[in-house]
Amino acid sequence: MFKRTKFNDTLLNWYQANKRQLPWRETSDPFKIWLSEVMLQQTQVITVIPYFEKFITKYKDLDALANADEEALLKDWEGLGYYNRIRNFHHAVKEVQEKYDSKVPSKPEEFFSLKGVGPYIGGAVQSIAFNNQLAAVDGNVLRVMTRLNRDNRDTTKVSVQKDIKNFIESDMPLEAGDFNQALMELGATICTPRTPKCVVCPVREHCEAFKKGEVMNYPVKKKAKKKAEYYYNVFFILNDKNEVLLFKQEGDLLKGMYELPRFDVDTSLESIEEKYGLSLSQPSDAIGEHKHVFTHKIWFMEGYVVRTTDQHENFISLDKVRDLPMSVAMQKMFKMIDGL
DNA sequence: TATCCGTGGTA
DNA sequence: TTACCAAGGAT
Repeated sequence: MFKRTKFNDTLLNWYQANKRQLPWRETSDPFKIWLSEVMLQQTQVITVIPYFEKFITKYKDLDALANADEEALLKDWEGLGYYNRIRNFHHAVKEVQEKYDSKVPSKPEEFFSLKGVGPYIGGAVQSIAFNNQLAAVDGNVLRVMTRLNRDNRDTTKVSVQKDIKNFIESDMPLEAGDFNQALMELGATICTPRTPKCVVCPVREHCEAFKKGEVMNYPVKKKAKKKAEYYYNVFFILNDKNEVLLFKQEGDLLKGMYELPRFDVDTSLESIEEKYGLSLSQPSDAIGEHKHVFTHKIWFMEGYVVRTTDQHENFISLDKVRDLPMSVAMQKMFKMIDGL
C-alpha cells in the first residue's frame, strides 16, 4: 500500500491544474450532473458531449425531462446506445418528481434506491453534487488503483470493485467530488490502457507497477466471450401507398426502438405471411447487406423488398419513419432504400 | 455471479 | 481483422 495522504494532495493539485473543460463541469445542478453520469456510462467523453448539450438545452430541468414522452427521449438518445439508460433515468426522475418534490436526493440511501443508480453513478453524483464522502469507481479508477497497488485480482468481479471502493473511501479527501474526478481524469489522460504516459504521471512515485516496470500487466481481467453471430433477412414490406411495416422492439435488446421485420435466414415467406396476416409478393433480390456489431453479438443482415396490397395497422409512411427512434443497425438498413 | 445490454474508436 | 475499451447497471 502507498501513502495515501501525500498521494491525495498530489493528485488533487494535478487535477486542478490539468482538468479538461467539460460541459458538465460548468454546472452545479444535481440533475444535470446526474444526467451526465448516466450518459457517460460505458461511453466516451467525446461521444457524450453533443448529446449532453442537446439534452440540457431541450430539457432545462428535472421536471421538463420527467414530463417528456418516453419515445421523444428515446429519439433524442438515438445513437448513444444502451437505451435502457434513458428509460431507467426517465423512471427515476419521475420518482424524484413525485417523492422528493423534484429535488435530487442528497441522502445516499435515497438516491441509491432509484432506478439505474448503481455504485458508480451513486458515488459520482453524491460526491460531485453534494460532497458526500463516497468513491466513484469506474474503469479508469480500477486501472489506476490496480497499477498503484500491483493488485492482480480480476477487476471484472464486483467483489473486487467493491473492495477497491472501500479502500478509496478509507481515506477520502474532503473534496470528494474533485478527488473522484481526479482519479478518473488521471486514468483517462495519463494512466491509459495501452500506452500510459508514465513519464508525465504526477503520482508515479507512488506506483508499485511503475517501480517494477509492470504497468502493462494491470489491470487483470477475465477475457471477453466470443460474440455470437446471427444471420437475418430484413424485409421492407411496402403497401400500395408506399408505406413500410415497422414494429416497436420488444424484449431486452433495443427495447422501445423501432425495427423492420427481421427473421432468421431460413424462415419461409409463408410463415411471415401467416405471422402478419398479409399476402406478400416474392421478395426482391437482396438490395444490400450490413454487419452490425453489438457488445455480445453480431448481426449479419440482408435487405429485401416485398410488396403487399393488404392492410396492417403498423404501416407507416416513409416520411414519418425518421421521427421514430431507431437503432443504428436499422438506420443503416434504411439507407439501402434511399431513393427507392 | 455470469451474462446481457449499443456504439464508435483504436492498435 | 480481431480484440479491447469507454465516467456501469440490471437481472
